[in-house]
Amino acid sequence: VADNASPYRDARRRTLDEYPRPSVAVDTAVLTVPEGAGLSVLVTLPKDAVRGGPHRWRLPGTFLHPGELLSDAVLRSLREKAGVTGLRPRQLRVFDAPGRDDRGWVVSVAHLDAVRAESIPLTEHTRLVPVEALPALDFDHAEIVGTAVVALRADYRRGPDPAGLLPAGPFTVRDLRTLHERVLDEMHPADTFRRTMLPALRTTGEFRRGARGKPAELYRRVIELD
Amino acid sequence: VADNASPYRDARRRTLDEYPRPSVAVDTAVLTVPEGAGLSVLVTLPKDAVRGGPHRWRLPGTFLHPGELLSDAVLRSLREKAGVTGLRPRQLRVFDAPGRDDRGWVVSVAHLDAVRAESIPLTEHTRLVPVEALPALDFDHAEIVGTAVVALRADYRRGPDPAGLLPAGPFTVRDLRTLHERVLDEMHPADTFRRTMLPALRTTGEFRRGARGKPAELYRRVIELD
DNA sequence: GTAATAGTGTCTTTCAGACAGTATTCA
DNA sequence: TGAATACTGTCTGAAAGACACTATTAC
Repeated sequence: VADNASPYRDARRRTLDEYPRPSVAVDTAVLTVPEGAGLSVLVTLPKDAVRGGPHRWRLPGTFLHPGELLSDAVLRSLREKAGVTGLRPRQLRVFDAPGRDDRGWVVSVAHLDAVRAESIPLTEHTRLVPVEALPALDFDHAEIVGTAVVALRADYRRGPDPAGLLPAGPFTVRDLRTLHERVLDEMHPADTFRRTMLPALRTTGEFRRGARGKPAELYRRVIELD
Repeated sequence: VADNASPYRDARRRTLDEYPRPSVAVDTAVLTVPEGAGLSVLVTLPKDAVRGGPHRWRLPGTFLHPGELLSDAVLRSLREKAGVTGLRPRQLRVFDAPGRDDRGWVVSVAHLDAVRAESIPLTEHTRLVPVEALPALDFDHAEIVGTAVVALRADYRRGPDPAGLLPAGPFTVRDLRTLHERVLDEMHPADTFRRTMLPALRTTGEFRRGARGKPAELYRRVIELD
């Protein structure tokens, strides 16, 4: 607009345009805990993959569009490439090694989110693979998965199910402990786990019946997610 | 090269070029603890600043060059804009708010490093300002400083002088405690501080003499920096 | 009843903070 | 000698792990 024009502004704009620019991508490690498996990550096969071609599995990602927030680009890529919605991506770090993408100069802002496996519609082009037995992934995506796993596990050491991987509604302490054991890939003593988690939980007065043994009380988080 | 040509590769390269690209900048919060002041950050005035113009103080930064690592761009910007060398920048996160830079579409990868104040040559275009009394900074640089301060303080809660802000050579526990108190902006009881830090320190058998009171033993880190 | 699961009492260890005491120097 | 600083002994309280114990259900 006219009244913004000034010698300072023009000098700065000319400088900015001189620089070559990289493509900026977002790639997201969507972590989950499927029935009967440990911590797993969502990988996709590009839609244009050709049988026998050089394509390998990779994390869902896309290029950042003009005026778009990184977190919005993540949501867009997950919706379009994997049909997953309702996430809240968290930024991990930028992967910038030269040559990390053989298509050209691409830096990738890696993201992390976790979601219940039921929210991920599996198709011919999507798979959930255990993080302890990753297949070969495109680019540096295996390194991104490693960074994401460390970050998610650090969260799960701090409090009860911070990513909301439990089903909606109240849950027993055993539900919570089993989930944490699967995310962290380590066992926790039941009594200590209960005592460390209880301050962050509130009772509901309801119980889960029908199983063997003494009915377990159902709890909710003191601080609800979202 | 010819033998890399394939239908897959060509299809992918064409796709990449379709995307508009943002400028990618790096901006670095260089933190230090000057004599007689608390935690401070290095800010610069652009070299082309005009007296009375719209320029304000900002963090040293630059645009990423083709083929360059982000950490190398950081080192380059610090060398050229502030004459500081020998740093090891750490990535914080990407700042990507639309409109954060009125020159155009610029995302910035914020970095952090800490260095002794003696390593920063102060000129007409550089200043050290306390982080608790920041002047108005350009762009979203005040937010970057806030993120950097939180990250550095988290490091200083974990172990003895992780950034190497003490002078080279051995140091007393009091030297170390005073530094931590200035970085964290909070007092620490001398006995508890000593007991928590000692496992990460090793004795030298030497003592600092000449001051009042009982001479203090000089220590080194168990794990040297670098 | 028995097996299974939920939940508690309590002991030990560890660690941080508090506080008082001892040790060694300078003035 | 006294003041200042370095360092240590020891108590308390909080938290985690271990382990045994009680409580309540299905079968």
